[in-house]
Amino acid sequence: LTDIRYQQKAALTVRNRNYALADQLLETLEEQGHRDTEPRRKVVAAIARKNRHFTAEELREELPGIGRATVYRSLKLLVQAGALCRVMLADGALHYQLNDSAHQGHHHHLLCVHCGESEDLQGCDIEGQLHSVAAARQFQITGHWLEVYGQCYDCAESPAVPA
Amino acid sequence: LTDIRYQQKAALTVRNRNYALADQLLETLEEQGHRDTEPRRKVVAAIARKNRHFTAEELREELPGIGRATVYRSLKLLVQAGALCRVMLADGALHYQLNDSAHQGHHHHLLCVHCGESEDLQGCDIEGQLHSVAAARQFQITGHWLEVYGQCYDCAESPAVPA
DNA sequence: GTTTATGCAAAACATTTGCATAGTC
DNA sequence: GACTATGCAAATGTTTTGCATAAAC
Repeated sequence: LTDIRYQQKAALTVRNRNYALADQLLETLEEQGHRDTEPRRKVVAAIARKNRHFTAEELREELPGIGRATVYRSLKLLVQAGALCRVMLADGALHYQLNDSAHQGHHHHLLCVHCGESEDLQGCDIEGQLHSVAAARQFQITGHWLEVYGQCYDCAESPAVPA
Repeated sequence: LTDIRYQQKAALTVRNRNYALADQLLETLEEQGHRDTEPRRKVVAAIARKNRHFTAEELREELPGIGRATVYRSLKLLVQAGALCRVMLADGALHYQLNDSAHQGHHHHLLCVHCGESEDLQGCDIEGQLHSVAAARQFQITGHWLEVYGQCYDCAESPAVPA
Protein backbone atom coordinates (compact mmCIF):
# COMPACT_ATOMS: atom_id res chain seq x y z
CA LEU A 1 0.00 0.00 0.00
CA THR A 2 2.71 2.41 0.98
CA ASP A 3 4.56 1.28 -2.12
CA ILE A 4 1.63 2.03 -4.33
CA ARG A 5 1.17 5.46 -2.83
CA TYR A 6 4.85 6.12 -3.20
CA GLN A 7 4.81 5.05 -6.81
CA GLN A 8 1.78 7.16 -7.52
CA LYS A 9 3.40 10.13 -5.95
CA ALA A 10 6.66 9.53 -7.80
CA ALA A 11 4.81 9.13 -11.07
CA LEU A 12 2.97 12.33 -10.39
CA THR A 13 6.19 14.15 -9.65
CA VAL A 14 7.72 12.94 -12.88
CA ARG A 15 4.62 13.91 -14.79
CA ASN A 16 4.63 17.35 -13.25
CA ARG A 17 8.25 17.85 -14.03
CA ASN A 18 7.66 16.84 -17.63
CA TYR A 19 4.69 19.14 -18.03
CA ALA A 20 6.61 22.01 -16.56
CA LEU A 21 9.59 21.24 -18.76
CA ALA A 22 7.50 21.01 -21.90
CA ASP A 23 5.88 24.35 -21.13
CA GLN A 24 9.25 25.85 -20.49
CA LEU A 25 10.59 24.62 -23.81
CA LEU A 26 7.62 25.99 -25.65
CA GLU A 27 7.99 29.28 -23.87
CA THR A 28 11.62 29.45 -24.86
CA LEU A 29 10.63 29.02 -28.47
CA GLU A 30 7.94 31.67 -28.22
CA GLU A 31 10.46 34.11 -26.79
CA GLN A 32 12.46 33.61 -29.95
CA GLY A 33 9.43 34.56 -32.00
CA HIS A 34 8.25 31.06 -32.89
CA ARG A 35 4.61 30.14 -32.79
CA ASP A 36 2.71 27.95 -30.40
CA THR A 37 1.41 25.11 -32.54
CA GLU A 38 -0.09 21.74 -31.84
CA PRO A 39 2.66 19.65 -33.49
CA ARG A 40 5.32 21.67 -31.72
CA ARG A 41 3.65 21.04 -28.39
CA LYS A 42 3.72 17.32 -29.04
CA VAL A 43 7.36 17.38 -30.02
CA VAL A 44 8.48 19.26 -26.92
CA ALA A 45 6.29 17.04 -24.74
CA ALA A 46 8.04 13.96 -26.13
CA ILE A 47 11.42 15.56 -25.59
CA ALA A 48 10.51 16.54 -22.03
CA ARG A 49 9.83 12.86 -21.29
CA LYS A 50 13.38 11.90 -22.22
CA ASN A 51 15.90 11.24 -19.53
CA ARG A 52 18.64 10.24 -21.90
CA HIS A 53 20.06 11.33 -25.19
CA PHE A 54 18.07 10.34 -28.23
CA THR A 55 18.24 10.51 -32.00
CA ALA A 56 15.99 12.51 -34.27
CA GLU A 57 14.57 9.30 -35.70
CA GLU A 58 13.83 7.81 -32.29
CA LEU A 59 11.89 10.92 -31.47
CA ARG A 60 10.02 10.79 -34.73
CA GLU A 61 8.96 7.20 -34.14
CA GLU A 62 7.27 8.30 -30.94
CA LEU A 63 5.32 10.89 -32.82
CA PRO A 64 3.24 9.22 -35.49
CA GLY A 65 1.25 11.71 -37.46
CA ILE A 66 3.90 14.35 -37.12
CA GLY A 67 5.99 14.97 -40.18
CA ARG A 68 9.64 14.13 -40.17
CA ALA A 69 10.51 17.65 -41.25
CA THR A 70 8.68 19.13 -38.29
CA VAL A 71 10.64 16.99 -35.89
CA TYR A 72 13.96 17.95 -37.45
CA ARG A 73 13.01 21.60 -37.60
CA SER A 74 11.97 21.60 -33.95
CA LEU A 75 15.23 20.01 -32.90
CA LYS A 76 17.16 22.64 -34.76
CA LEU A 77 15.23 25.46 -33.10
CA LEU A 78 15.76 24.00 -29.65
CA VAL A 79 19.46 23.60 -30.22
CA GLN A 80 19.67 27.20 -31.39
CA ALA A 81 17.78 28.26 -28.30
CA GLY A 82 20.25 26.39 -26.12
CA ALA A 83 17.64 24.13 -24.57
CA LEU A 84 18.98 21.06 -26.31
CA CYS A 85 22.51 20.06 -27.10
CA ARG A 86 23.91 17.80 -29.73
CA VAL A 87 25.85 14.77 -28.58
CA MET A 88 28.13 12.84 -30.87
CA LEU A 89 28.48 9.18 -30.02
CA ALA A 90 31.68 7.25 -30.55
CA ASP A 91 30.25 5.61 -33.66
CA GLY A 92 29.43 8.97 -35.19
CA ALA A 93 25.70 8.87 -34.52
CA LEU A 94 24.24 12.26 -33.66
CA HIS A 95 22.05 12.37 -30.57
CA TYR A 96 20.29 15.15 -28.74
CA GLN A 97 20.06 15.81 -25.05
CA LEU A 98 18.12 18.16 -22.86
CA ASN A 99 20.10 20.78 -21.03
CA ASP A 100 18.94 21.50 -17.55
CA SER A 101 18.05 25.11 -16.91
CA ALA A 102 21.19 25.71 -14.87
CA HIS A 103 23.40 24.47 -17.63
CA GLN A 104 22.17 25.86 -20.91
CA GLY A 105 23.97 25.88 -24.19
CA HIS A 106 27.04 24.00 -25.20
CA HIS A 107 28.87 21.75 -22.80
CA HIS A 108 30.64 18.42 -22.62
CA HIS A 109 29.72 14.90 -21.62
CA LEU A 110 31.15 11.78 -20.21
CA LEU A 111 29.34 9.18 -22.29
CA CYS A 112 29.17 5.61 -21.09
CA VAL A 113 29.51 3.44 -24.15
CA HIS A 114 27.99 0.54 -22.26
CA CYS A 115 24.75 1.79 -20.73
CA GLY A 116 24.42 4.98 -22.71
CA GLU A 117 24.27 7.22 -19.68
CA SER A 118 25.82 10.63 -19.96
CA GLU A 119 27.11 12.97 -17.30
CA ASP A 120 28.06 16.54 -17.76
CA LEU A 121 31.75 17.13 -17.68
CA GLN A 122 32.21 19.91 -15.21
CA GLY A 123 34.92 21.02 -12.87
CA CYS A 124 37.69 21.10 -15.38
CA ASP A 125 38.86 24.12 -17.22
CA ILE A 126 39.27 22.62 -20.65
CA GLU A 127 38.14 25.76 -22.36
CA GLY A 128 40.53 27.96 -20.43
CA GLN A 129 43.37 25.65 -21.28
CA LEU A 130 42.47 25.58 -24.93
CA HIS A 131 42.40 29.35 -25.03
CA SER A 132 45.77 29.75 -23.41
CA VAL A 133 47.44 27.29 -25.76
CA ALA A 134 45.75 28.85 -28.76
CA ALA A 135 46.68 32.35 -27.61
CA ALA A 136 50.33 31.35 -27.74
CA ARG A 137 49.87 30.70 -31.44
CA GLN A 138 47.61 33.69 -31.98
CA PHE A 139 44.73 31.46 -32.91
CA GLN A 140 41.34 32.85 -31.96
CA ILE A 141 39.02 30.13 -30.77
CA THR A 142 35.37 30.61 -31.62
CA GLY A 143 34.05 27.17 -30.82
CA HIS A 144 34.91 23.59 -30.13
CA TRP A 145 33.52 20.12 -29.93
CA LEU A 146 34.38 17.64 -27.21
CA GLU A 147 32.98 14.25 -26.30
CA VAL A 148 34.53 11.80 -23.89
CA TYR A 149 33.77 8.09 -24.11
CA GLY A 150 34.26 5.36 -21.56
CA GLN A 151 32.60 3.37 -18.84
CA CYS A 152 30.71 4.75 -15.91
CA TYR A 153 31.28 3.38 -12.44
CA ASP A 154 28.26 1.07 -12.46
CA CYS A 155 29.13 -0.52 -15.79
CA ALA A 156 32.77 -0.97 -14.84
CA GLU A 157 31.68 -2.75 -11.64
CA SER A 158 29.23 -5.14 -13.31
CA PRO A 159 30.77 -6.01 -16.67
CA ALA A 160 28.48 -9.01 -17.18
CA VAL A 161 25.33 -6.95 -17.61
CA PRO A 162 23.53 -8.06 -20.75
CA ALA A 163 23.24 -5.51 -23.53
CA LEU B 1 65.48 33.18 -64.04
CA THR B 2 66.33 32.61 -60.45
CA ASP B 3 62.64 32.50 -59.76
CA ILE B 4 62.05 29.84 -62.37
CA ARG B 5 64.86 27.69 -61.03
CA TYR B 6 63.56 28.11 -57.54
CA GLN B 7 60.06 27.13 -58.59
CA GLN B 8 61.35 24.10 -60.45
CA LYS B 9 63.33 23.01 -57.49
CA ALA B 10 60.41 23.58 -55.16
CA ALA B 11 58.10 21.64 -57.46
CA LEU B 12 60.59 18.81 -57.59
CA THR B 13 60.88 18.77 -53.84
CA VAL B 14 57.15 18.60 -53.46
CA ARG B 15 56.93 15.83 -56.01
CA ASN B 16 59.63 13.87 -54.26
CA ARG B 17 57.98 14.29 -50.95
CA ASN B 18 54.70 13.08 -52.38
CA TYR B 19 56.27 10.04 -53.98
CA ALA B 20 58.04 9.17 -50.78
CA LEU B 21 54.89 9.70 -48.79
CA ALA B 22 52.79 7.57 -51.10
CA ASP B 23 55.33 4.76 -50.88
CA GLN B 24 55.38 5.08 -47.15
CA LEU B 25 51.60 4.84 -46.94
CA LEU B 26 51.55 1.79 -49.14
CA GLU B 27 54.28 0.22 -47.07
CA THR B 28 52.30 0.86 -43.92
CA LEU B 29 49.36 -0.97 -45.43
CA GLU B 30 51.54 -3.89 -46.52
CA GLU B 31 52.91 -4.19 -43.02
CA GLN B 32 49.35 -4.68 -41.85
CA GLY B 33 48.96 -7.54 -44.31
CA HIS B 34 47.19 -5.66 -47.09
CA ARG B 35 48.10 -6.13 -50.71
CA ASP B 36 49.89 -3.88 -53.12
CA THR B 37 47.33 -3.17 -55.82
CA GLU B 38 47.06 -0.67 -58.62
CA PRO B 39 43.90 1.09 -57.36
CA ARG B 40 45.36 1.32 -53.88
CA ARG B 41 48.52 2.91 -55.25
CA LYS B 42 46.45 5.54 -56.98
CA VAL B 43 44.45 6.28 -53.87
CA VAL B 44 47.49 6.74 -51.66
CA ALA B 45 49.18 8.83 -54.35
CA ALA B 46 46.18 11.17 -54.42
CA ILE B 47 46.17 11.38 -50.64
CA ALA B 48 49.90 12.08 -50.57
CA ARG B 49 49.31 15.10 -52.81
CA LYS B 50 46.97 16.65 -50.24
CA ASN B 51 48.21 19.39 -48.02
CA ARG B 52 44.88 19.95 -46.36
CA HIS B 53 42.02 17.96 -44.99
CA PHE B 54 39.65 16.51 -47.55
CA THR B 55 36.44 14.53 -47.78
CA ALA B 56 36.03 11.00 -49.08
CA GLU B 57 33.99 12.31 -51.99
CA GLU B 58 36.55 14.94 -52.93
CA LEU B 59 39.13 12.23 -53.08
CA ARG B 60 36.91 10.02 -55.17
CA GLU B 61 36.31 12.80 -57.70
CA GLU B 62 40.03 12.94 -58.29
CA LEU B 63 40.10 9.26 -59.02
CA PRO B 64 37.82 8.50 -61.94
CA GLY B 65 37.78 4.83 -62.73
CA ILE B 66 38.26 3.87 -59.14
CA GLY B 67 35.21 2.56 -57.37
CA ARG B 68 33.68 4.50 -54.56
CA ALA B 69 33.90 1.48 -52.28
CA THR B 70 37.62 1.18 -52.85
CA VAL B 71 38.17 4.78 -51.86
CA TYR B 72 36.15 4.41 -48.68
CA ARG B 73 37.80 1.12 -47.82
CA SER B 74 41.25 2.58 -48.31
CA LEU B 75 40.45 5.52 -46.08
CA LYS B 76 39.29 3.18 -43.38
CA LEU B 77 42.46 1.12 -43.57
CA LEU B 78 44.66 4.20 -43.38
CA VAL B 79 42.78 5.54 -40.39
CA GLN B 80 43.14 2.18 -38.67
CA ALA B 81 46.85 2.23 -39.46
CA GLY B 82 47.15 5.68 -37.91
CA ALA B 83 48.43 7.32 -41.07
CA LEU B 84 45.28 9.33 -41.52
CA CYS B 85 43.05 10.96 -39.00
CA ARG B 86 39.44 11.94 -39.13
CA VAL B 87 38.58 15.59 -38.71
CA MET B 88 35.12 16.83 -37.91
CA LEU B 89 34.33 20.27 -39.20
CA ALA B 90 32.10 22.69 -37.38
CA ASP B 91 29.23 21.94 -39.77
CA GLY B 92 29.47 18.23 -39.07
CA ALA B 93 31.22 17.28 -42.30
CA LEU B 94 33.74 14.50 -41.90
CA HIS B 95 37.15 15.15 -43.39
CA TYR B 96 40.41 13.24 -43.43
CA GLN B 97 43.90 14.48 -42.89
CA LEU B 98 47.36 13.05 -43.23
CA ASN B 99 49.31 12.60 -40.05
CA ASP B 100 52.97 13.36 -40.28
CA SER B 101 55.24 10.51 -39.28
CA ALA B 102 56.15 12.16 -35.98
CA HIS B 103 52.55 12.52 -34.97
CA GLN B 104 50.70 9.34 -35.81
CA GLY B 105 47.31 8.28 -34.63
CA HIS B 106 44.64 10.32 -32.97
CA HIS B 107 45.24 13.91 -32.07
CA HIS B 108 43.53 17.29 -32.07
CA HIS B 109 43.40 20.25 -34.36
CA LEU B 110 42.96 23.95 -34.41
CA LEU B 111 40.79 24.36 -37.48
CA CYS B 112 40.53 27.74 -39.13
CA VAL B 113 36.94 28.11 -40.24
CA HIS B 114 38.00 30.82 -42.68
CA CYS B 115 40.85 29.40 -44.74
CA GLY B 116 40.42 25.76 -43.79
CA GLU B 117 43.96 25.39 -42.50
CA SER B 118 44.49 23.08 -39.58
CA GLU B 119 47.26 22.96 -37.02
CA ASP B 120 47.89 20.21 -34.58
CA LEU B 121 46.97 21.10 -31.06
CA GLN B 122 49.99 20.23 -29.02
CA GLY B 123 51.51 21.42 -25.82
CA CYS B 124 48.43 21.12 -23.69
CA ASP B 125 47.58 18.24 -21.50
CA ILE B 126 43.90 17.93 -22.29
CA GLU B 127 43.93 14.18 -22.01
CA GLY B 128 45.64 14.22 -18.64
CA GLN B 129 43.14 16.71 -17.39
CA LEU B 130 40.21 14.70 -18.67
CA HIS B 131 41.50 11.62 -16.93
CA SER B 132 41.96 13.32 -13.60
CA VAL B 133 38.46 14.80 -13.63
CA ALA B 134 36.95 11.51 -14.72
CA ALA B 135 38.91 9.60 -12.08
CA ALA B 136 37.23 11.70 -9.40
CA ARG B 137 33.91 10.31 -10.60
CA GLN B 138 35.25 6.82 -11.19
CA PHE B 139 34.59 7.09 -14.88
CA GLN B 140 37.02 5.15 -17.06
CA ILE B 141 37.87 7.04 -20.21
CA THR B 142 38.48 4.89 -23.26
CA GLY B 143 38.39 7.55 -25.95
CA HIS B 144 37.44 11.06 -26.83
CA TRP B 145 36.81 13.42 -29.68
CA LEU B 146 37.99 17.02 -29.74
CA GLU B 147 38.01 19.67 -32.43
CA VAL B 148 38.69 23.35 -31.93
CA TYR B 149 37.36 25.93 -34.36
CA GLY B 150 38.38 29.52 -34.86
CA GLN B 151 40.52 31.83 -36.90
CA CYS B 152 44.21 31.47 -37.54
CA TYR B 153 46.52 34.45 -37.22
CA ASP B 154 46.60 35.21 -40.95
CA CYS B 155 42.85 35.19 -41.33
CA ALA B 156 42.30 37.28 -38.23
CA GLU B 157 44.77 39.87 -39.57
CA SER B 158 43.22 40.15 -43.02
CA PRO B 159 39.49 39.78 -42.47
CA ALA B 160 38.63 41.14 -45.94
CA VAL B 161 40.12 38.20 -47.82
CA PRO B 162 37.61 36.91 -50.36
CA ALA B 163 36.31 33.41 -49.81
C1' DG C 1 -4.53 39.27 -43.98
C1' DT C 2 0.13 38.46 -43.45
C1' DT C 3 3.35 35.48 -41.91
C1' DT C 4 4.91 31.19 -40.25
C1' DA C 5 4.46 26.23 -39.71
C1' DT C 6 3.13 21.72 -41.40
C1' DG C 7 3.15 17.34 -43.96
C1' DC C 8 4.35 14.93 -47.66
C1' DA C 9 7.21 13.18 -50.95
C1' DA C 10 11.28 13.63 -53.19
C1' DA C 11 15.94 14.90 -53.28
C1' DA C 12 20.33 15.12 -51.47
C1' DC C 13 24.10 13.20 -49.13
C1' DA C 14 27.35 10.03 -47.13
C1' DT C 15 28.55 5.57 -46.37
C1' DT C 16 28.09 0.52 -46.54
C1' DT C 17 27.16 -4.00 -48.50
C1' DG C 18 26.47 -8.10 -51.62
C1' DC C 19 28.42 -10.27 -55.09
C1' DA C 20 30.57 -11.72 -59.32
C1' DT C 21 35.01 -10.81 -61.32
C1' DA C 22 39.80 -9.93 -61.27
C1' DG C 23 44.25 -9.52 -59.28
C1' DT C 24 47.96 -10.77 -55.68
C1' DC C 25 50.83 -13.52 -53.20
C1' DG D 1 45.25 -22.14 -55.98
C1' DA D 2 43.85 -19.73 -51.94
C1' DC D 3 42.83 -15.55 -50.45
C1' DT D 4 42.04 -10.61 -50.92
C1' DA D 5 40.64 -6.61 -53.44
C1' DT D 6 37.81 -4.35 -56.88
C1' DG D 7 33.87 -2.26 -59.18
C1' DC D 8 29.33 -1.84 -59.66
C1' DA D 9 24.91 -1.12 -58.28
C1' DA D 10 21.79 -1.18 -54.87
C1' DA D 11 20.65 -0.61 -50.13
C1' DT D 12 20.97 2.04 -46.03
C1' DG D 13 20.41 5.76 -43.10
C1' DT D 14 20.08 10.53 -42.08
C1' DT D 15 18.88 15.09 -42.98
C1' DT D 16 17.14 18.72 -46.05
C1' DT D 17 14.06 20.94 -49.36
C1' DG D 18 10.12 22.42 -52.39
C1' DC D 19 5.66 23.33 -52.24
C1' DA D 20 0.76 23.40 -51.58
C1' DT D 21 -2.14 23.60 -47.58
C1' DA D 22 -3.29 24.90 -42.99
C1' DA D 23 -2.86 27.32 -38.81
C1' DA D 24 -1.33 31.20 -35.80
C1' DC D 25 -0.90 35.93 -34.71
